[in-house]
Amino acid sequence: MARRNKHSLEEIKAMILDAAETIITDQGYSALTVRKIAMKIGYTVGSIYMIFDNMADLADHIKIKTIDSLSGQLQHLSAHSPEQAIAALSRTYLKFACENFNCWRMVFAGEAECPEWYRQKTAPIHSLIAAQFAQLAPDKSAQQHQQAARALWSGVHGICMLSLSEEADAATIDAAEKDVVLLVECFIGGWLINNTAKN
Amino acid sequence: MARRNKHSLEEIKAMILDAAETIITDQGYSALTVRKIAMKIGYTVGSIYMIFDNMADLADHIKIKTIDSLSGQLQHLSAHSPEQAIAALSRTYLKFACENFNCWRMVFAGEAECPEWYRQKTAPIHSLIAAQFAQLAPDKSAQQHQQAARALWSGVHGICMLSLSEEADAATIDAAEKDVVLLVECFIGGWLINNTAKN
DNA sequence: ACCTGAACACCGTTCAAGT
DNA sequence: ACCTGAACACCGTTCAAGT
Repeated sequence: MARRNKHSLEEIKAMILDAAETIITDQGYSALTVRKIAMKIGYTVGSIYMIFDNMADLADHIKIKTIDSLSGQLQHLSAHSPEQAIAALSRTYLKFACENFNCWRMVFAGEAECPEWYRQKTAPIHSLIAAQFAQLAPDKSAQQHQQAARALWSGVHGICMLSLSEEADAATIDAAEKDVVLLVECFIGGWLINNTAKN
Repeated sequence: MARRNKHSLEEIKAMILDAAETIITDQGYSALTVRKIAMKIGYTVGSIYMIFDNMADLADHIKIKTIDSLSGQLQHLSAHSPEQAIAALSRTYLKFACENFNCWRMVFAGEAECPEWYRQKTAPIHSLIAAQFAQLAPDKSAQQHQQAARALWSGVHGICMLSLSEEADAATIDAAEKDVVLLVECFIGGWLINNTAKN
């Protein structure tokens, strides 16, 4: 048997990633197995290893796709003020986390030390926030802008993670959004009057 | 074979939990297996199922132990002001996360909807923070105190999670602590002057 | 060159059988 | 009553063999 050649390797790669995304979305990332993917795309397990080194490699590709999609949604926001821009970015992050819950969670799951691509993919997002802090307080140093962005963005992430892990009903999401807005508003308000923070 | 009776069920339970904690601390929670535990305590796999329903049940017991230990550390802090109290609580949380990294991470790992005991165990911690916000602004409503506590504590959690996942060296921990302090200080500062936040 | 499918070493869980 | 260890159904990964 073997040698079917019905699809190019590129096509099979796309089929694998699509099937994997569907499984993750429907059943969670811990339900993702090579055999399920193989079944779904009509190939055998071995064929997945033509394309990906192993499951971790496959998972990384899904994660990258997820972050790219998130980045895309964050890039094209417009606002009338830095405050509103940061609020819009944060709300969009929460919205993305809701709508792509299992894929989004998967990015932060696992114990492996986050690899090089992770920093490369998340750096532009952090820059987006930092740029708004720079507009808010041009006199502060670039390091202060970056620290504020990192602290607040991590905070927003924490709210999304803890809130959405509890339940996924509308009330939970609504409460999460209010928490995000509160954190953002208060942090910015406090940051602008805070001169004691060193480096 | 069988029937050794060298240890009581209570003793075996403690041995299992100890062995599991060691494995998690040393190799991470995803390296935890029944067979490794059995090997470590000198029993066979089947005996673990005398004590625990399954691995998820065993994992829950580890998580509960971890949260209890964390709660204990947070209870006995003293400070001269609510601001300092919240800062101390946050710093202690980060410290605990560092020192018990793998066990702490395990509490938030997995896709299962967090069960009833989770809320029961974390509620006192949230109350601790909310009580400080009540002291900060007695005129605001209890709901506002709780929301502030939830938003800020989730934020602190997010910084701990994202920072410590990157690397575990001293520089990373130091940066994380600065981020935590910045988030706490700015949030409290902004929260005290913020009157626009509804419910 | 592409793909199979059997094999290997794991995993969690069960349960008849031994003392 | 306590505990074993073999069995079962999974898992990721490899690779000789087929076309």
